[in-house]
Amino acid sequence: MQQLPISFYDRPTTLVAREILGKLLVHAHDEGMTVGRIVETEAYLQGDPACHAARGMTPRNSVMFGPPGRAYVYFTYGMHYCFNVVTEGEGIGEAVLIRAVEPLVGLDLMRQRRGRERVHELCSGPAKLVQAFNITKEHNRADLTKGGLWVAQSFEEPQEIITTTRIGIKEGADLPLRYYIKGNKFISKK
DNA sequence: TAATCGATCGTCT
DNA sequence: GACGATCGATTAG
Repeated sequence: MQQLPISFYDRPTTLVAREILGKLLVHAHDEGMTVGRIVETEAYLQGDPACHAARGMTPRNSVMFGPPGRAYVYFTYGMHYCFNVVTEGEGIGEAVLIRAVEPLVGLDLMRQRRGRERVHELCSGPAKLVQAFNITKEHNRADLTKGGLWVAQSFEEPQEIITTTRIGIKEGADLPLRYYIKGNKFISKK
């Protein structure tokens, strides 16, 4: 389970959002390892009103303008965190939100952290998977090619990818920037 | 199954 | 001072 290189992330955001589907999200932690297959993503682009970076750089979104292959972890709704991977070259301000993961390794650890038993309730949403994987604000700006949190190649590529509109946003809601693996049972919402 | 709503606080205007 | 790239419980149909 080797880390994908920076060159994987340093490409157009919509391409990364699609190609990261099927790959493995890995977190090596003192409590144990958690692994999941990425099954749902969303792209957030330059000039996209729903993108946190759309109105210029601020202390919160500055990671998005930095080098690709870093984690962008933000806090929202007063209680939840979400995890993105930064894409493109520096200064662009784009990222891919990881929205859902199919749990593969460390299920009991995920259950413990989530306080839920059912596998389908462990990682079927951006804030849920962050909790299940114990991703915290300390991971913001983390290099996904170096630390304990990374994305790895998988042996099985997704056979078909569905493209549709994003979830939970008001502006830019009509843009087809959400991607998921067709038929997968672990996505956040049909 | 779908729609509604409360929780809760960092960030930006 | 307003508002979320959400979740889960509750209510309605």
